[in-house]
Amino acid sequence: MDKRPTMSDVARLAGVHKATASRALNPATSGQVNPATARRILAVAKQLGYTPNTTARSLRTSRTLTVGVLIPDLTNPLFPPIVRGIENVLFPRGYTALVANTDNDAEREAAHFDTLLGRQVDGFILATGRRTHPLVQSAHDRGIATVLVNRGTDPPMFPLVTGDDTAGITAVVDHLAELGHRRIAHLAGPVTLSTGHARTKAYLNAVAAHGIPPSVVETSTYSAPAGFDAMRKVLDAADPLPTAVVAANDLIALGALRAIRAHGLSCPDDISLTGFNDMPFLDELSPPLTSVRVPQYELGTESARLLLEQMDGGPAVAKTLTLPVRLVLRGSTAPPSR
Amino acid sequence: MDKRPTMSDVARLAGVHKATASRALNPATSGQVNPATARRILAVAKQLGYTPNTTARSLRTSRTLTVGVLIPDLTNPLFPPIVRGIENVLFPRGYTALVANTDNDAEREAAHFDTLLGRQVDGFILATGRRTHPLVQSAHDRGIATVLVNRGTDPPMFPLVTGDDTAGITAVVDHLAELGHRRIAHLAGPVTLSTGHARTKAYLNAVAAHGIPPSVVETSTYSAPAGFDAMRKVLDAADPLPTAVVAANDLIALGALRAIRAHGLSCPDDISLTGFNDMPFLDELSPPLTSVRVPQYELGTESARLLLEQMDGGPAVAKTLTLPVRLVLRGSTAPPSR
DNA sequence: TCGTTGACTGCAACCGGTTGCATTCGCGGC
DNA sequence: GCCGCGAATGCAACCGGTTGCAGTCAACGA
Repeated sequence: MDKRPTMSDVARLAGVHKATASRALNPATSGQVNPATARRILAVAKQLGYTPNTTARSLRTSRTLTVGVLIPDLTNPLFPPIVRGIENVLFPRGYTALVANTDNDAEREAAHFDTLLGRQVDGFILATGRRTHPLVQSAHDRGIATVLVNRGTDPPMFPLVTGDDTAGITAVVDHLAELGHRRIAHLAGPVTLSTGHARTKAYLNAVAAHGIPPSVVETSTYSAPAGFDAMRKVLDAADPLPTAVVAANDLIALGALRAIRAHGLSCPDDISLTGFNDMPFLDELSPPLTSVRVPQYELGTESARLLLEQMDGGPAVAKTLTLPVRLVLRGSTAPPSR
Repeated sequence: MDKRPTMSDVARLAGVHKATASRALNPATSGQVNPATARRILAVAKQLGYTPNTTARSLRTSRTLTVGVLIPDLTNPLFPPIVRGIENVLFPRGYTALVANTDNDAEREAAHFDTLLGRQVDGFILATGRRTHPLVQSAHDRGIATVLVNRGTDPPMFPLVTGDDTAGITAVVDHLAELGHRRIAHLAGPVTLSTGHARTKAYLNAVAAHGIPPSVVETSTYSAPAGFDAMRKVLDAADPLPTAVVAANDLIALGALRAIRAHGLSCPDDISLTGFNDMPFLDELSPPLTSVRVPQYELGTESARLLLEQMDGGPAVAKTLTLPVRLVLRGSTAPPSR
């Protein structure tokens, strides 16, 4: 009601100077004060329901115990697990995550970045996966601890945590080739995004290894409508049609599935289809979608851990941590019928 | 690199006192300074790349321009749209949301609440929908602006924004009754949660209106596994089996669907099934799930607006804002076969 | 006995802004 | 020509902690 008790209040009631109270209340310095005094101060604090004012502390220490997390879009099912992973590692260490959605828009991204800078975040986790060079450069110039998720930068400046896109796509193509497919198309993600680029490259290498001619259609965004459009292009143009389609992610695969049906074809009877990311509930689709499971939660926890290392004073080594992915076979892939 | 320039730096270079710089830089008080002086100060500020230190400002003004958002679990597809709605309203007003996941755990919830209090948030949006009475009471006692989403408290203390659960469930039951169903079971959400309670009550009223005997199995959580277990209970115990099942939300419906199949039955041929919330991709299920669309994004925007009202000094009127829902018919409901 | 040491505590500056009040100054009115 | 007034700016306290330094005091060794 009135106001929250301050440290001075506690000190006064305990009959000590506020400096002593400060030391007693801070576990790192409580060894400096007489145990009996400390006990008394703690008792008063508890009785008053005292909680320290983080703002004041931050002003003096210039550490806010906050980190900025930039992601494209929380409603994309890929990101919530990452965010939870981050939070679950940071919270026990006293950090709070400030999550901002960029919608893959450079302006929004810059606005959020500046806001977060103004809030004196101690570090950044950038999971936007887009050409974040200006931001990354800016973070680097200011010496702000930063970790990247999914996409690195060309002269590497900060640690990167990523799923093994190459291994995932290779496993998918191998699987399809083993089933007997010889015409395998790829619905690529936007090449402006790191994952789009990496997966396309992996696809090209993998089909080449099997002596299969490449066939790539790029989508405008990682979304179902974009997948629908791209798939329609394939269906309209290709002759003969591919017997299998490797989508760059699950949403694109969903859109492709709709297009396949709209074209009077069936999956997997006419065309096998694979996704990427293994987002929730793919099991329940008809047919259940074969996909590549990316350990999203672990991407979050590992990136948070790397960030903590840096904020604890470790150097910003631009190492890359690649987490293994796993091919999840389901009903959307089958041997070619013709 | 070195350090960020402070307001004193700006003032020194502009040849004024930092108080003048402060007034010039703050749009609300810039009228107090000579336009020419102000221009000069702004020029210096821009040249230096000055950005105000939010922490220092907050300490003095005791407003942090942050709000705490408590939700159960970000990976539940219900919440990301709500959070985005909140952010999209708050960000243009300069506010940043601190999102915390409680996992429906009282201890975690309290821990996050205290942390956020320590961070001096200016307000709370509580979307936990659980018995948050202690937190709500605490917020009320301290006079902190608060808005509830989904669940109110018994002596109403704060505004509440909610979807129209009653109308949604009623529409579902009406629809099933119209199709000719006379044995309609309900897989209820946990009664400890407001939505579970409200939807069960709505179900009971609705079936009574149709002269249909009620049949309720409560689930332990709003999850697919819990839905699976509950549905199995229904399948094992009920004789004759229900011809339609109203699940309290989509996840429960998904679990129920698995149980129905595991029992050798088919949906909707043997049993019609409905969900609630209309989470993404229900369209793609087999069969596509009939559900009730809740305007989640709008729940977020409206709650944020109500919170802004309070933080702008408005009274904390405990009004309830009920947003309309819409029944979305899909393939999982059909007339009973027998 | 006295100086030394170490444990404990107090003092006061400091972090970077904001803001009530005082001061200065120019100008118009009487 | 003097007074009063308002605009513009400076001064300094303040927000609530943290921390280097200094002071106090008792125990200990020589």
